Amino acid sequence: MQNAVFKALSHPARRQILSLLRKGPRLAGDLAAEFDTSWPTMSRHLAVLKEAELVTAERQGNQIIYRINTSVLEDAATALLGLIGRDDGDDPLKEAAE
Amino acid sequence: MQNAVFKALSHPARRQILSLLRKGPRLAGDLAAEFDTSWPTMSRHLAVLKEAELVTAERQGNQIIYRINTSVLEDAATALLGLIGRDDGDDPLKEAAE
DNA sequence: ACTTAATTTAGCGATTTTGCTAATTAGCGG
DNA sequence: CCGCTAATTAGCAAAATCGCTAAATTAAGT
Repeated sequence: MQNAVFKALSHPARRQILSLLRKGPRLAGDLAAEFDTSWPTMSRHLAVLKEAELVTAERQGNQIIYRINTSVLEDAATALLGLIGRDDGDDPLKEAAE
Repeated sequence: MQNAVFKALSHPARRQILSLLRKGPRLAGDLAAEFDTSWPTMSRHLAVLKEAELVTAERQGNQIIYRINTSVLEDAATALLGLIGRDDGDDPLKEAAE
């Protein structure tokens, strides 16, 4: 769901998580260590990101590896760029084409 | 503030407003008419977008014209794309370059 | 000044989000 | 099975968000 993606992106901590994940996969614990927030809080941010499919989680024995899912991020970026392109369909206010 | 932008984008109605505005400027009233929500609700969404500088408002006599601000949108899209590029700085989990 | 149309601000209740601590699950080693 | 570490889930309180109705604002017309 597109909405879940933008909602996930709306929290700075989650964007920062993605920023860290951009450099490569990371263990949940390592991730948590980088932030001031408590572990459970971090865990929930990760859950939100996972729900939005912005990251994937893979259990590896004792620990869990998180990876960024670039394709979803690309889709979001594309959606934003799609909002930019002038369409000139029906425009009740347009005065003149420049 | 970057955060305000992503927060503004996190609500579907606001993204839809931007989508309408993409085709050209629009009066607040016309905008409100396109949605099911009440006028004041729409007005608040517009205020959030304005706060994030995703739109500009210009009073024109009795009414107010809203315009999309593409540069802020571009910055947001760029920020997302920046989250994608692999950086390969320090990566404690990387196994092998493929 | 009075009215009317367009829009925003105030204020409220309902829902969601956030971040915490405490408790629980999951896998590993002895 | 027990204890240990990694991580999540439960449960709670504080804060933010959402959408509404009612009231206020702003500009124009008479």
